[in-house]
Amino acid sequence: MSAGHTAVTTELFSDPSEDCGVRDVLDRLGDKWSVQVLVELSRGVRRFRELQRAIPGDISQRMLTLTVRRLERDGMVRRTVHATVPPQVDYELTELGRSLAGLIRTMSDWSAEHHEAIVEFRRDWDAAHPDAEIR
Amino acid sequence: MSAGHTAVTTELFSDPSEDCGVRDVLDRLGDKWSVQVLVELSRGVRRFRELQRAIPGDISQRMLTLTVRRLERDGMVRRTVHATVPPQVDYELTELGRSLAGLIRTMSDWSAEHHEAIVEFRRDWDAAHPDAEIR
DNA sequence: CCGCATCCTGGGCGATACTG
DNA sequence: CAGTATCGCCCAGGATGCGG
Repeated sequence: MSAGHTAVTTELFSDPSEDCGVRDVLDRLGDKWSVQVLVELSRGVRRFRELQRAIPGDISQRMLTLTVRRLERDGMVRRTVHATVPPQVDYELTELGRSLAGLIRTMSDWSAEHHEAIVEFRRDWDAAHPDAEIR
Repeated sequence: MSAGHTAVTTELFSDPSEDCGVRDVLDRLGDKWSVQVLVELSRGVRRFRELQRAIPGDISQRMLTLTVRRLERDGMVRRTVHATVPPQVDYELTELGRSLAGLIRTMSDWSAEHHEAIVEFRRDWDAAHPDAEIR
């Protein structure tokens, strides 16, 4: 993010069949919990239950496990198991994960700036299309 | 909070219960076709069939309609119906849509820069976890 | 405390057929 | 051409219960 050498892609996607891997990133970021987990971990190291309690919206154990496992597989999160009783597992962002958190921050800023406009557009559209199943 | 950790993070989301509307954006960008539609429209005005043919992956009429309708509702796309026979409908990005395309560009650049690392992490993880159903 | 196994439901998505 | 209508599949994700 900080390095200033990125002049590879002139067009958005030079090859239509090649999406540079944005899909991989969006498939992760697009799911229900990954962003919240990344945001919470950007605040510091967290244990499993800490994560679960900190995340708004009542994430189930199953989904937290899946989410954090996939993030680990993608190299965004490091998982550390302490051989204690009872067991303790710490989660923290990797360098790559912090970089992704930076991207999320960028997206968050964009959203904050345009969210109101979006909501307004939606309201107008819904008013102009009384019965639509678009949701 | 953990001490000794670099405080680069300026609080991603000040209020945990407030996600600034990133969810709205990610719910759209996270679906299967929106990004590709936005990218194609960032190249210029397109008609319905043009869009369908230009997008790789064989998008169905139904999904193209749904995708483009939702983008219109969110104020990203302007839809213009010409009263001709046969009917002709043009789609183009709004100012807001172009702004979003810019964000997608940012995400695309990030992905291009880190995709290889991600793929490598996945390969290593999969190797270290021979039998896992995480995918 | 930290998970995994299992069952179940809702909605995203595709295929197909029909209309103006 | 540019949609609408219907059906059916698949899978993300919730609930629950067990195990180390």
